[in-house]
Order: sequence, then structure tokens, then C-alpha cells
Amino acid sequence: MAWCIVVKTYSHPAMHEIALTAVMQALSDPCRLAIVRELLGAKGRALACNEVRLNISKATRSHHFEVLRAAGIIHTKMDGTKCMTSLRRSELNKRFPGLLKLIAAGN
Amino acid sequence: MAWCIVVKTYSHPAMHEIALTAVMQALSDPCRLAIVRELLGAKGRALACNEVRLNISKATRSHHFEVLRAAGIIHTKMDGTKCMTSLRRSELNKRFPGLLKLIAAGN
DNA sequence: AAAATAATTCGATGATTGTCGAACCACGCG
DNA sequence: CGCGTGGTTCGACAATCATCGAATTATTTT
Repeated sequence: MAWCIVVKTYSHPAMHEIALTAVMQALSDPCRLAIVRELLGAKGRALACNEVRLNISKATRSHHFEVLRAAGIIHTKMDGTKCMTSLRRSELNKRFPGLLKLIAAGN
Repeated sequence: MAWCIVVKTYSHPAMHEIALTAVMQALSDPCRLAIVRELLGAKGRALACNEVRLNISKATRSHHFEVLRAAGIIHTKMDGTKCMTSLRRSELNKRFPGLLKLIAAGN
């Protein structure tokens, strides 16, 4: 008998594959910018997706996290029924120095 | 007899009116990013719109400059038949410190 | 086993966007 | 004056995007 353990995983692009335009695009939506800022405020702690306060449906929320993931900005990992999200801080700082600071300061 | 001297002018938003999302949005297009980089390379010298090399039609070009202008990134001024474009460098550096450096470094 | 929880996937829909050609306007020059 | 140059404006069109509800999957709790 064969076993196949199915675990949901997420694909994260390598940093060097990421274009600045993609990052800008991802951050051009107020919801997504809010998500990133929340993560910045969490000081490195990973957040469950639903921990981020947003007035949008589950589906839309999932979509925004997907976009941020594809843009290389966040990292997602399943943990039981929750999915824990964190910023790819050090990588972003290496690839796009100043970006996170810009976002944190901005307003 | 009444005179009405009609001169084409451009409206430029004040810096404090500009949201980071709008800036990100404007820079999320490869053409527009290329324009900004060209201006960065011009070291403060204002460029005529058509001086920027782009494989797009006049109409599209005009559109992109309009978007950049609305986002507060460039400043445009008529000069005879040409329109001269320059970066709003110091203002951008004040409002969004690190942004221009990010764009210049990016790749 | 059933219920509750957390999140993704799947259409669908309406809005925004990038692109273009064509028409247009203002200026400077012969 | 008429023409060329530089740029804008106006539809139009296709593509992308944000948003949602409903169906679905996986896990934990009861």
C-alpha cells in the first residue's frame, strides 16, 4: 500500500527573480500595504492571516496574501489549520535596501 | 475688448497630498519606471518628453507622463512647443526618503 | 463521527489600466 | 499663410484586477 502525505505548501520566488515593478505593483494596493505595515509592527513575529484586521472577505484576503507572496514580500507557512505569515525582512533589505523603511515611515 | 491668454499648464499635486500607494502604483509599470530612471540619469537636467527612448506611441507616452505627474513624481513645464520634464527630487526625498535611491539602485 | 475553524479555489462581475490610431491644438518657421 | 513638430484628448479595445459568495479542503475540537 502506498502513502501520499498531502500537505499544503506555498511557493515562494527567489529574491533575485523579483522585479522592482512587481514589488511596487504589490504595494500599490491599500489593503496590501496595510498588511505589510501590520507585519512590520509585529516585529518579526509571524501572524496568522486572519489576525490582520481588514474589512474584506475571506476570499479577497486570501488573494492579497497570494499577491504579496508572489511578489516575494511575505513568507507563508502552514501551521495546523492556520497559516503563519511573516515578512521576508532580511532578503528584502538585501535586494531592495530602504524599501521596508520607506513603507514603515510612509503616510 | 477682453483678452484671454491661453497657455497650456499642468497641475501638480502638493507633496503632502500624495499617498504612498499612488506612488507605488505609478512606478509599477516598466515604461514609467524607465522614464524615472532616465530622469535620474539626467542628473537634474530637464528632458523633453520625446527625449526619453520608449517603444510606445505618442498617446501612450503622454498617458504615462500624466500618471507620473499625478503621482507627484515629475514636474512638467511648457517651453515653446516642447514640454520639459524633471524629477521632483528634493520634494520626493523629503516626503519619501530613500525612494529615489531605491529606484536608482534597483534592477 | 460530527462540528467548528482557517484558509484556498472557483466562477462571476464591475472597475481600472495600457495600448493605439485618429483627430486636434498650439507654436515657430519658411 | 501653410506646414512640420511636439504634445494632448478622445473613443475603443483587450487585459488585468479587486471583490464577492459559494463550494471545497484540511485540521482541530468536541
